[in-house]
Amino acid sequence: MKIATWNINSVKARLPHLVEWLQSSAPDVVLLQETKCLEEAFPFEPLEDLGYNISVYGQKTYNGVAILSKYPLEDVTKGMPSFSEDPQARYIEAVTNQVRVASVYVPNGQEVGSEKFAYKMAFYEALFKHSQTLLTLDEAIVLGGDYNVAPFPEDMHNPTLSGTDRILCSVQEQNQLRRLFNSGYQDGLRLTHPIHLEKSHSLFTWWDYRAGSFDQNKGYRIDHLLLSPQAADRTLDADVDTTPRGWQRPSDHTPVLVKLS
DNA sequence: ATGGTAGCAAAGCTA
Repeated sequence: MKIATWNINSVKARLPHLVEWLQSSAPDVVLLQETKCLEEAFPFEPLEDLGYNISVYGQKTYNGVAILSKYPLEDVTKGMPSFSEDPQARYIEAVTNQVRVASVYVPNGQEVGSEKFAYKMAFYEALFKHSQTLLTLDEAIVLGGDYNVAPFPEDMHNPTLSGTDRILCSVQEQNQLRRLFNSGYQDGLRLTHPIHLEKSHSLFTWWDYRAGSFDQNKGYRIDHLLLSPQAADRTLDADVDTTPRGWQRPSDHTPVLVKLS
């Protein structure tokens, strides 16, 4: 069972890439972020034609998350129960083929100490609370998404930023994401790509559009797949697919995948 | 501190 997460930066602008990638990679489940449209504007048909069932939690212009699955989507939840006051569409959860999956779009935070940063921290507090409730279910769970945090120095092209006050790299943000890892969720990619085995091959998932970041591989690993123990036990493989980032008019993020037995 | 790019939507905001 192949499960992917991908921030596509507008499902309408990226529909050709999404279709191309679904056909070439044939994932069973895809967790999308930044769909950037209302549910009624979501391009259901071309994706359903490829055999996917779809659940969408959208809003106009910003954010928006969705789940595509070759299996039926059951028990769909839109918005985090622990953050019900959130007006932004950043979380959707469902059960599919007996795996509980969620598509998570953590706020960017803009700048450490800003109002948007406080919102990011509040989102992480709510996510931690909800993630702990989910652990008590003793299920295979995959929480995939754009976490907007590079958790360790190895996850940045410039590791001197780690633990500074730079957005995506700050101590506060790293502590929030590491807390999820330390509470029982495994970092899916690191199960098959432990840091001590990484050499020249980087596992970045996001490169800024500006200043030729991708060509120089000046990226960050900020998209993650968090696995419950029951999901981690079934992990056969995990990887980043950098191919779509090299296409014409790409998303600034690229897909991350896990394969479960 | 600024500017570099992209998407949405129609000027500026978000990233």
